[in-house]
Amino acid sequence: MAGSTKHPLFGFLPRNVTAKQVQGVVEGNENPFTRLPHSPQYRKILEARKKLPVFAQMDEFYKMFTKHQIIVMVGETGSGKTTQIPQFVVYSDMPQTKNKIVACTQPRRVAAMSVAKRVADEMDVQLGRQVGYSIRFEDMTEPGTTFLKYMTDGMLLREAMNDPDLQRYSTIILDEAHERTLATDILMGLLKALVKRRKDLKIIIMSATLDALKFQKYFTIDDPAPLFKVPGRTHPVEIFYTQEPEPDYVEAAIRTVLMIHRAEEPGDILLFLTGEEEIEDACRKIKIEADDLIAQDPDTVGPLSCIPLYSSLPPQQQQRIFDPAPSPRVPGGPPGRKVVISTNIAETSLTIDGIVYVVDPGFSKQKIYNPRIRVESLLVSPISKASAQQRAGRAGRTRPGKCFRLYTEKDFMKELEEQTHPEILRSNLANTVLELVKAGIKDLVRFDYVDAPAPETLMRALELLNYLAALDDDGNLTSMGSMMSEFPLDPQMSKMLIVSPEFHCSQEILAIVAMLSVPNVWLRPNNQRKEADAAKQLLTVPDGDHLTLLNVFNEYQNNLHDRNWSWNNYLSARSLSQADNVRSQLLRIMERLEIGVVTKSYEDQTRHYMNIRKALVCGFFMQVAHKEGEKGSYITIKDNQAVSLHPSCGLDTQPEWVLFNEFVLTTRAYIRTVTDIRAEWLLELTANYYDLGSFPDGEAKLALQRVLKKQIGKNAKAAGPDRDKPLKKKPKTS
DNA sequence: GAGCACTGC
Repeated sequence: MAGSTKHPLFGFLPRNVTAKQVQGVVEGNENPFTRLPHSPQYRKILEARKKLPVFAQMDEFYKMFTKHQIIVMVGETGSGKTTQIPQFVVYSDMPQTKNKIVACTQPRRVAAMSVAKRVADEMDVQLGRQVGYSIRFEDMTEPGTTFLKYMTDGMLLREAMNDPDLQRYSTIILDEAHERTLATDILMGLLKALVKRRKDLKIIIMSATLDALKFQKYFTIDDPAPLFKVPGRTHPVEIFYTQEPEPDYVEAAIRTVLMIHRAEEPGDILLFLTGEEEIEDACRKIKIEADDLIAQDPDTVGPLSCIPLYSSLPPQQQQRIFDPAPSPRVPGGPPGRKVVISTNIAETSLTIDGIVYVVDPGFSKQKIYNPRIRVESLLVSPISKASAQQRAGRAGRTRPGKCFRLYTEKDFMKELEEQTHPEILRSNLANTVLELVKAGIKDLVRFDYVDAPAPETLMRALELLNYLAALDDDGNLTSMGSMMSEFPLDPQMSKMLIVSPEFHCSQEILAIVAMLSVPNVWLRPNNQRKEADAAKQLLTVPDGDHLTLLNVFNEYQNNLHDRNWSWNNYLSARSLSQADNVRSQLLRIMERLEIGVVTKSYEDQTRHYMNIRKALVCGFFMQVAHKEGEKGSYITIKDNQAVSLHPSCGLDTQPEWVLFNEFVLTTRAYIRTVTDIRAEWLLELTANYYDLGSFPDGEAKLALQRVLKKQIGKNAKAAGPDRDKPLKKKPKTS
C-alpha cells in the first residue's frame, strides 16, 4: 500500500546504515536523489560496479565508517575506491538532507573532472547537479543541490583559508594522499586539528599501500586510525635488473628498447627519461638504430614507432600516444611496435593502455629548494622505491608485463629511498605560510605536519612575508597580508598587484603577473631558432623582460582576430590564452577586494614604464642583483651569489641594478626575466629591506651609500624632494 | 649563448 509512495531512503539512519539497506536502494527502481526511475544505462553500469573489488566490502566499510571518525584506506589501482567510496559515504551521511557536502579531493584537475563525470553517470544524475566538481576556473556545482563534490586539493585548501571549520562538509575524503602534494599535506594537518573541534566531521585518507602505516600513526586521536584495505585488480609484472650498474643510462635504455623489439613478444614499450631534450635525443637515436636493424633483418624485425611525451608538448602531439602500433610492412610480416618515451608525466598523470614493457633507468628530475639562497631548482636524481614500483605497474594494466630496471637489485634495495620526499620538504613555503596564517594557524613551527619542513625554510618564508608587510613583527597577519592571501599567487606578485594603483599601472601589472604565472610563452623549434629569435627581437622592450612580457600580452590582445598571430610570432597560443584566463581571475579578485584598477594612459611611455618598474620593485626587492666587474657578472644583494644574465634576456645594456624573477641553476647560475631598476627606488620604496645599517658589506652597499649621499646633498640644495620628476632617460647603446 | 620534471590555487 505505502510501498509506491515511500521514499527509497525511508528508514535510513544517518551514519548508521547497513550494506543491506544500501544494496536494496541501489538495486531498486527509483533513484533516491531524483525520485525518477533508474535508466537502462544505470543498470548496465551497476553490473560493472558490482564487479569492483571494493563493492564486495560494502558491509565491512559501513561497520568501520559508522564507528570511527577517521579512516585510512589503501587500495591498489583498479580497486574502484575513488568512484565507489564517496558514493558509499553519501548513503551514510545523507548530506542532501542537511545541506551538507561530501568532498573528495584529487591532486589533478583532469582527475577531478573525469571522476565526477563517471560518478554522475553511475548515480544516474546530471553532472553539475547532485554530483559536481570544482577546479580553478571552473565550478561545476549547483549550490543547494550538489552534495557530492570532487575537487582539487588546492581548491579545498583555499576554502579552508576562509572557513577553517569547513562547515559545508560532512565528510572529507583525501584521495591519492600517497602523492604527498603540498596541498594534501597541509590539509592533513588542518583536518587533524579540525576533527577535535568538529566531532560531526568524518575524514577518509585514501592512499596506495606503502604509506598507510605512517598515515595511521599520524591520525592517532586515542588510537591509531583504523585501516581499510581494498585489493587491486592488476596483472603481474615480472621485474628484471641489470647485473652491473650502467654508466650511461640513456645509452643503456636505447639498447634495452631495441633488445625488447628484437626478442620479445608483441606489446608496446614505455621508457622513462628525465626531460624534453633527453627524450627527443633518444627518439632520434632509436629511430636510426631500429631502421638499421630492419635493414639487416627485414624478415624478423617489424616497424617501430617512437613517440615522445612531456607536458610542454602541444595536446595534439600528446594524443599520439594513443595511436595504435604500426602495421607490418607486408601482410603477414613481423608485427610493428610502439615505444613511448616519457617524463614522469606517464607515472601518474597519464595512463597509456596496451603497455606491456616498461624500461626504467631509475632517474627523474626533481624540484629541490635551498632555503639558504632561497632558490628552487631542478635536479636529475634517483627515484624512490615507491616510484619504481609505480613505473613497473604501468606494464600490467592490460595483461601480464615485464619491467626492465637499468640498475642492480642491490642498488634498488640499498640505495633507493622508500618514498619520494614529499613536496613540502622540497618547496619554497612563502605562499603556504601565508595560507596557514590566514587559516588561523598561529605557531607555524609547532604545527603538526605529517613531515615538518626545515625550520630555515619556515624562517625564510616568515622573513619574506614580514618584509612584504603581510605579517607584522610578531607574525600576525596584517590587512595587507589578508588581501595578499586572496590571490592564488606568490606573495611578491600579489603585493605588486595591490600596490599597482599607487603607480597608475594596475592593468599592466595584471598582465605581467598573468604572464609570469603561465608556462614559457616563447617557442623555439629546433630547426627555426634564428627565425624564432628574430621574431622575439621585434617584441622586445629594451628596458626589461617584464615590459617585454607586457608588450607580448598587449599585442596578443590586439591581434586576437588573427588566428595565426601566435604561431607566426613563435609564441605559445596555449600559454597566452592561459595568461588571459589568469588575468581575468586576478582582475575579479581585485574588484572583489575593491582595489581600484587604475591606469593613467595619458602619461608618456618612459614615465609609464618607470612606474611599472617601480611597482615591480615593491614586490621583488629581494630579488635584485648588482653589477660587479665588467663582463656582465652580477652579484645578488645580501646573499652574494655570483650570477649572469640568462641568454634569453632582452636588455640592450648591462644596467648597474637589475631585478629578476627567477634564479636558475644549470651549467651556471643565471637570473632570468630581468628588468633594469634604479638604486633610488630601492632606497625609497623598500627602505625597510635596504636599511644600510644592517646591510652586508660589499660593493652593493657602497653603491647604495653613494646614492644616499647624493640624495641628501640634492635635497639639501633644493627646497623640497623632486623624486616624482621622471629621471633622465639613459642613452641607448645598440 | 641556453632550457621547462610534474601538479595546483
